[in-house]
Amino acid sequence: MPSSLAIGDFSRATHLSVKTLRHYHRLGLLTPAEIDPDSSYRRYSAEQIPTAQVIRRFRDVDMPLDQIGAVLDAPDVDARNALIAEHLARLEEGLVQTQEAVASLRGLLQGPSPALPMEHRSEPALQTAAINETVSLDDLGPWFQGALGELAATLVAQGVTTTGPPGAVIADDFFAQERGALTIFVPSAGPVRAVGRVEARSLPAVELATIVHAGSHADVDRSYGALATYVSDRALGVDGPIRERYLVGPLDTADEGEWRTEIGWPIFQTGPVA
Amino acid sequence: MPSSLAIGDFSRATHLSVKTLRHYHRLGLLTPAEIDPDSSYRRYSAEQIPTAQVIRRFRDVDMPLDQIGAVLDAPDVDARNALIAEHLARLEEGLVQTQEAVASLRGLLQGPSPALPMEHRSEPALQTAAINETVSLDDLGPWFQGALGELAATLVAQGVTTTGPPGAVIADDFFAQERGALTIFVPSAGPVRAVGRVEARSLPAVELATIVHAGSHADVDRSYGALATYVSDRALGVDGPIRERYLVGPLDTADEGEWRTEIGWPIFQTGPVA
DNA sequence: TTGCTCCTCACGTCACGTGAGGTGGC
DNA sequence: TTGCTCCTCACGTCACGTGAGGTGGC
Repeated sequence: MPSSLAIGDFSRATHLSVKTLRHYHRLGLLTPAEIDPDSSYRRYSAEQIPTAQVIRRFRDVDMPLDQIGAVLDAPDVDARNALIAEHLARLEEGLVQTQEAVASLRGLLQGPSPALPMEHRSEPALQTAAINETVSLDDLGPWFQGALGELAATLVAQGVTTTGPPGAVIADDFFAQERGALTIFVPSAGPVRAVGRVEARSLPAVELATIVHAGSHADVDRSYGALATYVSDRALGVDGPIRERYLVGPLDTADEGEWRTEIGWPIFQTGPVA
Repeated sequence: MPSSLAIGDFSRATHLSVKTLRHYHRLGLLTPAEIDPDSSYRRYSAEQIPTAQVIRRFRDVDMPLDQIGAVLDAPDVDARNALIAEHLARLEEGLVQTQEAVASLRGLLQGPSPALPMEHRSEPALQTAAINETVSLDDLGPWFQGALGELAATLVAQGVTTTGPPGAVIADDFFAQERGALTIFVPSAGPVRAVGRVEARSLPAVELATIVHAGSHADVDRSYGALATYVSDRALGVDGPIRERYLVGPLDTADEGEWRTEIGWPIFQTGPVA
């Protein structure tokens, strides 16, 4: 006769609340060993305690319940460990982001950002090697690194000379809906052959108001705000995607403090045509 | 004429999604400078950009929206900084807990816990100095530290001799609902005068199955599970609150690895009466 | 004029918690 | 037998996101 515990005792044994245990039962994550057909009373076996502990530990590190289910149902140890390692990596990244956000918060509260020089620039039409995809803000970091790396590698492999720093064209949707079309490009002296995600793409000429953002991209919205204020105060804005150029970026140094990002906001043509 | 931005432009300026901006408007957290009475179109002023940036930074560190509202509405800088410091302290604690949880997870996945010795013990009736309150699991850490400190200080101040390590009586509700009555006590040679939250309290004699948990309380559910399995397998359990005794605890050392916590689960009287 | 931007409203998500109203088990 | 434990069901919370259906502005 296997020993069985009422839900209250199982709650004491596992430090999971009764409400939580019922919730896990509803979802099929932790089904009681037995259920009385008359009273619907749940009965858990003592052998279920370790499973409950594992679930609790994963919840402690904010793993979603469906992923916990996947871990519990993993066909073998390798698959299980892969899922766990993946989540721990995400956690790690979250910690880093929180630390950056705290630093950035201190910066923001310590006073206004130093005035950054605004410029107007006529960006000529560009021949580029580019990767274009629809991306969610959530996936931006890894996607950006991957796309930039793939571009650089492809250009080297094809022996194509670059004629400027890499950049991006960011559809308005990306800001408004946190998901939209992004183009990462590198200006190229000659045409590239399409390989992988890389293809040749020509970008139209635009008039831009620009600002150069110094440091981590976690802070980039401060420069966006300064630029938007400048453009708005002068009623210069026109429709069109934002452009960024990575004057100093992840391809140049791992020290984010060294990064220099030019942000370009489309404006009326105000200067004389060259 | 102050410059104003449509919601889409304000989204680009602040890197907040349009949905999010509408949400903040609904809540009154960030009300557009102007709203067209006909079309209900929102218009933001450039001066609202810094406020939006501050909100974004606080959300990046998971501050709840109502607290962000409180920060923005703080009457003076001191009040504002106090709210911020409070949240950063909570964040810090969350990071520590996550790290503990990761360590604990590794431990759990590395195999079964070493078998811990189970004992049966007749706990005699005790005269104690005690603090009794209803506490939520969320508040447990600080509450526990505070209650233990207050007890120790009161006993010293009154010159009352303690006759054993401190302990706790934990109502079943506390596990089932993550909120319930907790009594923190120290056995005392003589009676204490009620001061602050401290009062004299006598505890009834009980029969207990016990286990000694080594290390941080973050892991204590493993020992609870082992004890529950033991009690359940032998059908020994009776109603009654769990007891804990802090053989080595926060009053003795800050090194959580050194802590020793005895957990006592009420059982039938099985041994001869002394 | 087209199509893009913006609007509201209702409902969904995630991981539970709350509370009403009622019944079973020791 | 009392009162405690357990049950279901519906709704709430938090911070938005999704999607339908429709309108305004350049």
